[in-house]
Amino acid sequence: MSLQLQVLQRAFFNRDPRLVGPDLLGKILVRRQRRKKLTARIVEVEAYLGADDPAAHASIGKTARNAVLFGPPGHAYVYFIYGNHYCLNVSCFPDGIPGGILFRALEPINGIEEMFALRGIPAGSDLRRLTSGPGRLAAAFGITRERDNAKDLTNAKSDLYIGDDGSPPPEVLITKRIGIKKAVDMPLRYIVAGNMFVST
DNA sequence: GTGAGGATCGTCT
DNA sequence: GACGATCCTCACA
Repeated sequence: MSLQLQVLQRAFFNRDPRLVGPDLLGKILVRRQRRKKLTARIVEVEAYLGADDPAAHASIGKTARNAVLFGPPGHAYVYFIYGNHYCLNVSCFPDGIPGGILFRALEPINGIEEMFALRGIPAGSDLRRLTSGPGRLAAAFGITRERDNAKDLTNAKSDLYIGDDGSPPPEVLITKRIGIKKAVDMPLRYIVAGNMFVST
């Protein structure tokens, strides 16, 4: 059994996102949703930097929207996009230096029925579409800006945090990022090799 | 299976 | 007033 989760500490995120990204693969995202516990393994992420990364929200400087990216590491940056979807990031780098990791895909472990309900799709639908994609996984975990933005993800007492179940580090592939118009060639996407829940 | 187009709104110019 | 770190549906092949 792999139930003993070690919560990732702030030092884990107090680094360059290009180092945090690959290390996050295989870790577990945990959500306490009422009495249920939703868990899923992280299988795809992207790194976003600061002024030298035109695709990053932080590249335009600090605003009310992206302030979390400039704050201390290990906090949730949740933004609303295309009038429809929330996306979850975790801040990296020391306080004052902008950067973060976008969660792009998860492999569901526990609370799958609850995730289908939160997505508003019938239980038993294609599992691969439950949490593969930043908007999808945010919906499956009930993540909103109002509820979760700026939340500390290194606190095990929180209703949203990231843990390590001690499983061996997966084989990591690095590719270009997806769905962006600027800096499209920067190799900052990290995926678990061969995992079927990685987004396309 | 692949590609085009619409939904929808907070954020910044 | 334009656009976006997306997703879904519907043609068409």
